[in-house]
Amino acid sequence: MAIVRKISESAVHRLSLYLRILEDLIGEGQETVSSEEMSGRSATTAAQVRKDLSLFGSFGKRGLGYDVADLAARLRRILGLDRRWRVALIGAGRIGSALVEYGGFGERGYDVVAIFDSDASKVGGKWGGLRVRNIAEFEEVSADQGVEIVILAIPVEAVPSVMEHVEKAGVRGILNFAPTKLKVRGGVAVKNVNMVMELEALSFALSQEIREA
Amino acid sequence: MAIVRKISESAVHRLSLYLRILEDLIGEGQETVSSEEMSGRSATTAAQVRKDLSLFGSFGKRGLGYDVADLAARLRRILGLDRRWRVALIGAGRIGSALVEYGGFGERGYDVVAIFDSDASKVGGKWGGLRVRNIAEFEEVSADQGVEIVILAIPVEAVPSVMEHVEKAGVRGILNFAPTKLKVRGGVAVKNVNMVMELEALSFALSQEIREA
DNA sequence: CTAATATTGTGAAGATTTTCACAAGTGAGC
DNA sequence: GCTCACTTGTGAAAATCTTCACAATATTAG
Repeated sequence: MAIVRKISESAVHRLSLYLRILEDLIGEGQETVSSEEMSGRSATTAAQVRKDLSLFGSFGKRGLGYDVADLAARLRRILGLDRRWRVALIGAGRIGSALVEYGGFGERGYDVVAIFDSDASKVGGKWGGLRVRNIAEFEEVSADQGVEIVILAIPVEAVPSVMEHVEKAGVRGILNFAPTKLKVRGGVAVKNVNMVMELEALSFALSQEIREA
Repeated sequence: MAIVRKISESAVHRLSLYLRILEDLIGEGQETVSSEEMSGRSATTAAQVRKDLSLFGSFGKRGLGYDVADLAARLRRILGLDRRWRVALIGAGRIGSALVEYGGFGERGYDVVAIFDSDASKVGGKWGGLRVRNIAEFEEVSADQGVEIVILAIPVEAVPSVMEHVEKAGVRGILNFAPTKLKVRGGVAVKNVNMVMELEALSFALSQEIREA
C-alpha cells in the first residue's frame, strides 16, 4: 500500500461516494467494474477515480477493472468503516430526532450509545431505547460508554457551555450541525454540516445565472 | 465591480462564512474589521479573505479595513440574499420537519411556500400553517406559487418519480438531502447535504490518526 | 501462440487555488 | 505638512488538484 499522506477533503468525499456506488453494484449483482463505469455513476472522470484509488494502493486488474466486493471492502477499511464507532448525540431537538430516527447510521457502523440535552423537560425521556441524559453527566457517561464521536445538534448559543463538557471528556471527533466554528484543541477532528451555507451557495449560483443572462 | 467569473465552491462557502461573522460583529456593535480579524474568526488567512473579496470588487479602505455593515450588505447581494426566494419542501418526514421547525430559513430570505409528500397519510396535514399537498400537484402548485428552489428531503428510492415532477416544473435550484446523485438538465443547480458522507470523512480522519500514531 | 481489445496505474502537463510579499493608500499624531 | 503605523488589493510564486496520455498487463478469440 502506498504511504498515506495528506488526502484532500474532496478525495475523501469521493471515496465515500465510490463506496456507495459499489454497494449499489453489489445489490445489482455486478462483480467487476471499470473506472469508466464508476465515473459514469459519479460526477468525476475515470482518471480521477483511478488516481483517487491509487493513493491507497493498486486494487484493480489491467484489462479487467476492479472486483466490486473487494474494492468495497478496501474502501470500507480505508474510511474506517471496518469497525464500529461509538457515538453520542448531544441535542434532543428536531435535528437530533431526525438523525436518530433516520437509522442509517447503525447500518454504516455508527452506534448511538447515549443522548444528551440540557433542557430539563427533555432529560429523562426515552428516545429509540435510550434515555435522554443531562449534559452535566456527559463526562462520566461518555467515559463509561467509550464515546469516540459526538454529533452536536444544538443551537449556536448552547455551543460554548456544551463544548466545555465535550473537551473534558476524551472525544476525538465531532460532527457539528451548529452554524458556528468550533474551537477545539489539536487532535480533535471536526466536520461541519451546514444547510444554510449550502442554500446560500444555491442562491449564489442562481443569482449568477440571472446576471449572466 | 470585477467581472464575475468561475468562483470556486470553497470561495462561495467562505463568503457565506464571512457574512455570518459580519453579522456577529454587527451584533457586537463593531463598525470596522480588518481581514486579519476576519481570518481569526474563520479558518483561513487574512490574504485569503482579501483575495476572496477582491474577486467581486474592492470594498475596504487601506489602513482602515472594511466597514462591517457595508461589507455585509455587499456580501448579501453577492450571495443573492438581497431578495427573497420561494422554496418548496418535498418530503414531510423527519428531516423536512426539522428544517421547517428550525425556522432560520425565513430569517435568511427563504420562504417555504409549499410542502409536498407522496404518502397519503401525510397529505392534508398542517405543517406550520401550510397544508401538505400531494406530490402529483407539484407542477401546478409550483407554477402558481412561483417556486424557484426545492428542498428534497425524501428517501433515495422516491427520488426518480419525484424528480419527474420537479423537472417538468421550472425549478432552478435543488437542495438535496437524499444520498444520491441527482440527474438534472443543464441550468438546474444542485447542492447536496450528506451527513453520512461527513461522518465517513470523520471516521477516515480518526483512522488516519490511529495509523500514524 | 498471436492479435485484438480492454483497462489499470502513473509520470508529466495543465489548471486551479492558496500563500507571499509589497506598493499604494489612509488616518492619527505632532 | 510630515512621519508613522496600519491595512488593502494584487501580481507573482508556491502548492495543490485534475486531466492527459501511454506503457504495462490481462483476457478473449482464433
